[in-house]
Amino acid sequence: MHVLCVAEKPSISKSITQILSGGQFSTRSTANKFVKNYDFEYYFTNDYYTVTCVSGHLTTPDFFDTHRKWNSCDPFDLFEAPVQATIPETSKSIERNIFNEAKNADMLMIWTDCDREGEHIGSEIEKVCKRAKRTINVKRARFSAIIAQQIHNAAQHPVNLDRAQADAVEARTILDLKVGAAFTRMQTLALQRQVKKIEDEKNVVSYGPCQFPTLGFVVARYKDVQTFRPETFWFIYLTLSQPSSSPGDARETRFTWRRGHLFEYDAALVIYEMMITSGSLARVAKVTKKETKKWKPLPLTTVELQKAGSRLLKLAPKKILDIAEKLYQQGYLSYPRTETDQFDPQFDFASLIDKQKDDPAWGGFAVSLSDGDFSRPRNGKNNDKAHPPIHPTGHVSNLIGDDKRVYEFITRRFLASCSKDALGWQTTVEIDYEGEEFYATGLTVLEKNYLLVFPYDKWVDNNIPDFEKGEEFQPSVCELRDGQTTRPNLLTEADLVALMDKNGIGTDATIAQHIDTIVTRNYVIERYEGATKYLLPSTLGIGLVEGYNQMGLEKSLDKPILRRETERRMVQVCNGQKSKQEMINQSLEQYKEMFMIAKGNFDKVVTSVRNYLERHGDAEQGRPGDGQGGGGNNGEGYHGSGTAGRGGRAPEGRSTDPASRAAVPIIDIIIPDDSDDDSQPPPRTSKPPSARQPPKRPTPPPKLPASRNHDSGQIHCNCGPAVQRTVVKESASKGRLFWTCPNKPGCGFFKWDDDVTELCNKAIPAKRPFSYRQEPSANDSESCRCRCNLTAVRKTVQKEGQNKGRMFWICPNSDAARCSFFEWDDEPPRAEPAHDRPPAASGSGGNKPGTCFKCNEEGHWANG
DNA sequence: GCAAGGTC
Repeated sequence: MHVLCVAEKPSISKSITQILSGGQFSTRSTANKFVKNYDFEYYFTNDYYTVTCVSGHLTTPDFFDTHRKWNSCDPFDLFEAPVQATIPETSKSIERNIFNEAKNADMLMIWTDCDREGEHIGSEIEKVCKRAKRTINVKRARFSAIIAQQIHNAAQHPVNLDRAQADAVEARTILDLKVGAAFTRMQTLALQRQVKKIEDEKNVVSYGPCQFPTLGFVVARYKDVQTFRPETFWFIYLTLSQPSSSPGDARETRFTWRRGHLFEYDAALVIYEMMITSGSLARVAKVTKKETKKWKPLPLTTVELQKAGSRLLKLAPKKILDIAEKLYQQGYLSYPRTETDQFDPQFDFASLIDKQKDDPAWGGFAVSLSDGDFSRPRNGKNNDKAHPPIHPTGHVSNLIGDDKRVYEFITRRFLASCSKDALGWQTTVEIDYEGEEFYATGLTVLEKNYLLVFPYDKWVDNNIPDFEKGEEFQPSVCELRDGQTTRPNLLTEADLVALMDKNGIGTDATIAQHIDTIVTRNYVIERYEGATKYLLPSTLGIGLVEGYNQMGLEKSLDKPILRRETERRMVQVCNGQKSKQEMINQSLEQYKEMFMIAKGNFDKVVTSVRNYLERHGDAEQGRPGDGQGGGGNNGEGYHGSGTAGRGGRAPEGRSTDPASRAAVPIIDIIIPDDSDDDSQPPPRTSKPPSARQPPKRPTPPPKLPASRNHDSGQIHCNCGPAVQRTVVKESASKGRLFWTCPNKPGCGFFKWDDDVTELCNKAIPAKRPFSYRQEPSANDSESCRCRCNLTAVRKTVQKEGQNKGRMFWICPNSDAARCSFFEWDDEPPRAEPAHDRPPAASGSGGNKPGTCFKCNEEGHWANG
């Protein structure tokens, strides 16, 4: 029998050929320079194999000529316009190749990635091959890693294509095209007609279900920055100065107040006065000394490369990916699009480390790893079963510029991940002063280990003197000091990548593209403050988002919820709960309704955009010298250490935008400005008040709703009101505020302050409380449904363990009748892999309970 | 002149 195998990409076709052929194969080139056809005899079945590939999707949906031209129809007609899958010119050679190969084959075996898109690509391949040979037998090989045992198993036990998954993707592609085209044409044509600065027909004002929420994140943060009003807080500053070894020098230990700081002056003053009037001494309550570690970095995924690279190398995520792609093509890096942060057990570290031995900068470190310092990289939680984490595959020394920096980062990260965690010695001294707790933490770095090769991480000594339990002393300084909350930062690209990732906007391969899109569309401007790049919405970007928000649409176009509903409907199609056509119809109805409202109220967008473009249009030119653009918080954040108050005021002069896009008139920007902030209390003195003298109380700021008190309520733990504290430990979170239980031992409550703020602002969902699911409602056709097609119920993990307190959705039936449906509340809904799905799952939705369909690494769920 | 998703 002649079997034609078609993989999703060239690298996979080559790998499976090497495994199945045992290295004995012949190669034919094709009209596409990346695609090769490999021929061999498969020893185990005595079949003749040809292995080739496509390069991702073969087709892209498009309108017919009747609707393709912008002025050919009313944009609304696009929702009902017929759409056909077309093969773009660039894919024609690939199509011809599999068409010709299929003519001679008895069986088509599809080897695409095992995900929804892979299933859809499989169906595209099937169509071409069936045109070539109607009777060809179509099968699908299922594999999750390129390792010999799995590949042989897949070849010998092929299954059928999963039509439901392919249908879900097809529905999504059609919807994306229709919705994107309809909204883009409508808003572009209307704005070109009515706003002078946009009248040039080259100005496309695009709408896309991913790009708009991406813009929404940038605008929401900008608004947070703009509406921020600082609040004054009070804290007790306590130090002890001791003679040091060098004469005339004093060694100062700063103790942090366990309460962090208080926003009520009276309360702080009462506590402070009690302390200073008692005349008693501070007593050392506890000294803890323990070994501590700074963990080496995880193996590198695409999203992590973009986040870390943008933060550390100050390069745009798209640029980083482009460079990594180029270095991959040149053979210096592994495949740069991967979700995997764990190396295979058989991964050959030694030879890769060897290749770095001659590098003048990190060669010595590579040698030391080979000489015994090697330690297997940590395992992350992600594995796309297709590609290893990003790592250098060869050494190169002649790179320059950004290419060099990206290669260096990836290589150092790889070597660091193969090294040992850094080791330190941490001392914590807790003192009691009139019933108030203070503490100081010291760190001595014992072994730098991975830090030697990874300068991007900082971990430095912070020595404090020796203290003994029970020791008493008179503090050198004990003052009531004030500080002010500082405004949040504008988004960095790294923040945005993380937000998109968390909200399921785009995929690892497309996130960077979406960010690039909103920049090239002039919705967002990249703005540097120092070396850090912040994302600032343009007047056009804000105008659009605000205009749409004024329409009172139930589901705003600039929020992730619509995309999430599309995602949920796709899952329902995959589960057989919905047909492709039902999904398309439901989504189209929803978008058509929104379109009519948007069109009917478009004057709001026009007015808003016009206002921003014309009223603020010259803002930057009109107000030079305000360098507040980045909104850079200098890292002191809320700590209020008594030095200059608001963080991040850049040196005088305008920040320059190296992206020369700033020349385009419609992208003027409004710089977050606090000059008209009349509610702000007087600036606090830069000099601390003298010791033991309470500062003169500044004018209290007006009460602002939901600013600090988070929805006018205190944050509560299980025991009552929680307290706010600051991370003092040397770590990535140093200086960050959090809320915790005030009792010792308490209930263990913990929440980051910025998560709480985000949750309250509803602009950026926080990690855990954020739900991807809809609560059941009267009209709950979109609610989370289990496999019995019942509305799922949300429960909370009670069992002790890392998931305790986490919420999940399951079938509402009682134990015996409960089906195997399970989804985490804080993770996007996902289609169940076909191989794990019980046969009854397809069809009308009926499903016998008791089949465990999901391998769950946490082991939290096993039904039946 | 529209989208988002693959991949080179």
